[in-house]
Parts: sequence; C-alpha cells; structure tokens
Amino acid sequence: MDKEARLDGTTAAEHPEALRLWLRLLTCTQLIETQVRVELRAQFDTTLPRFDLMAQLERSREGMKMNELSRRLMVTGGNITGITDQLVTEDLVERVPVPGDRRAYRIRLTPKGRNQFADMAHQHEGWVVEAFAALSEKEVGTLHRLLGKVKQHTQSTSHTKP
Amino acid sequence: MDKEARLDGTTAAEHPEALRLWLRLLTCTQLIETQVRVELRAQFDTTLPRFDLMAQLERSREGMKMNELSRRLMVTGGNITGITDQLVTEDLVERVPVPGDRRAYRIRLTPKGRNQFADMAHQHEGWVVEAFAALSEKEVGTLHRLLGKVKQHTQSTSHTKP
DNA sequence: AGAAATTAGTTTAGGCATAAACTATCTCAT
DNA sequence: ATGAGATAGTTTATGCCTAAACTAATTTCT
Repeated sequence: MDKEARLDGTTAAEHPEALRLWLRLLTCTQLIETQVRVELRAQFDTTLPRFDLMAQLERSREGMKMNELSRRLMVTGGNITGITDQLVTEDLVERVPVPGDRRAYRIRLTPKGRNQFADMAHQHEGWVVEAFAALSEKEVGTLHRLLGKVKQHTQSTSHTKP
Repeated sequence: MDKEARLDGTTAAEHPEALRLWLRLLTCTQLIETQVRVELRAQFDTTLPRFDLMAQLERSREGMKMNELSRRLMVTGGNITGITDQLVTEDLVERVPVPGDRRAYRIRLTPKGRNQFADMAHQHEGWVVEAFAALSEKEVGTLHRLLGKVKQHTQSTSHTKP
C-alpha cells in the first residue's frame, strides 16, 4: 500500500490553525502507529492491541483486573475480554481468580509471556526512538510539555455535560 | 465508559523520553478523536471515517478517484469501497464514470452531501478549536512545527527497506 | 498486434473497536 | 435479611480496518 499521507498536505488557507494542527497530529500518530503495527506483525506475528495489553501487565507482577486494564488502555471492557481470550489460548497471560470477589479475575503474564514481551519491548523502543529522531532532546521535551497541556485540558473538559 | 486515560499517567522512570512522548502523543490523539466521534454520532448520526471521506471530497467539486481518496485518507482501498457504498446509499456522494478509463470512478458529493457536510464541518471546527484551547497561539505554532519535523522524518524513512 | 505487467476497484477473511444488553456477584440501606 | 442498585465481566450486533486474492481494463514492451 503506497501511503503518501496527504491528510494535511494540501492545507487550505481558510482553516484556522487549530484545525491544521489537529490534522497534523492525526497524521503523525497514524504514521508512527502504522509503522509499529507493521513491525510487530513482521517480527513477532502479533498486533498492537496485544502488545499494549501485555505492556500494561508487565508493570505489575500480580496482574491487573479486567476493568483496570480497560481504563488504562482506554478501550471498552468487551474488547479486553476478546484480546485476553486470545492471549490466554497462546499461553501468554492467565486469568487468576480474585480471593474475595468471585466476579473478578486478575490477568497476569505467564513466564512465557514475560519473556516474549521483553523481546518485543526492546525492539519497540528502538522504533519509537527512531520515529522521533528528527527532534533534538530539547524539542522532545517541548513537545511533551505542550501535549501535556492539551491532554490535561481535554481530560478536564470531556466530562462536563451530564 | 469511564476512561481516565492512564496510558501515560504512570510514567516509569526507566523509559527514555521518546517513549514517554509517544505514549502522550497517542493519548492526546485518542482523547480528541474519541470526543469527535462521540459528537459526530450524537449530533449527526455519522462516523469519523465518513466525515473524513466527505471532507476530502468537499475540496474538489469534480470529485476524486478511489485510489486518490485511499492515498489521502491513508487507508486501504477496500475500505474506501465500503464507506463509499454507504454514502452512496444515503445519497450523500455519487460515483461518476471517468471518460477515458472504464475501470475508474470519480466520487463526488451530491448537493445533499455538500449541505450536510457544511453543517458538520462548522461544528467540527468548534470541537477542534476547543480541544486546543489550552494552548496559546504561539504554542499552537510550535506544536505544528515540531510535528512537521516528525512527519517529514517518518515519511522519508518509512520506505527505506525494499 | 499480442503477451506481460500494471493499475482501478471489489471481495473475502479476520482482528479490533464500540454500545448495549445480559449474567453473576457484591454492597448497602433499610 | 433482603431488595435495590452498583460492579465485574461476557456476549451480541455492527462498523472500520487490513492484507491478500480476485476481476477487469489499461499500458508497455517487443
């Protein structure tokens, strides 16, 4: 697939700056994400959602409940069920019952899953570093800071109409 | 769905800055995108892909060929077929034969589509402006410029291994 | 002119995402 | 203690997305 990313290439002069910025933000995210997806598929025969889920689990050895995963990954619960099912059948994660609550599970990496994730994470870091290689250290900091503002503002205003 | 966006909330100190930046970029994009999706659904009973396709068409009155849409929207061709089919049945766009090439169509907005899009675009612009309201004019410019660097670099390196 | 390669678009199979409906369990106020 | 409501997770229906296989038309090469 020959993708040239013209999403924001032909900037119309009538658009306000915010709109142009949004299109560019979208383009960048998509470009990097596509690249990561392709590499994950090619090198590890896996997908970004599976990688993301494992990345969350890798942080806590005791695992994480489904709804916590759902919150952290910002996807709906039904989705977590599906991805977890796959990873369970591949023996990369396991469902562990929670002692005091018969409704809940705790999902955690198996040893096999932990090993596989370590490999992937190492590669993944390289791809991301490469994606931002055009920026100086200082520029990375600036970008991070500005996006932090955007994030904070968006989160604080997204629930303001009940 | 209570989404708290912890994707990059618990930043592990061992991650290099690029990785933290990537997670934050992803989070911002997702937050804004989700908001736009919700509004499009609520106010116009449509979806972001449909909106995006119409936004491309709105730029050229004579319409656009499928593969051009595919390139600009950065999605695969099969996808364009599906979305176009929907819009055609809703009489928002139409397929026009291309004189010299019996394989190709030109897709263009119908008058109805053009009207509907005008409404949507107006609202959409407001949502986006609001999403970046936390930034000063200058900061918007900086963000745009830095993302431009990222975009350019990523595009120039993404095809370098045949 | 005619075979080979390319290009335009569609179809198919499968994964990821959502919202909404559902089951089972737990909490809590009375 | 019990019934209302909340919570944990799953299922279902639908849409977007990809890669790959496919059809049909066009271009290119000799």
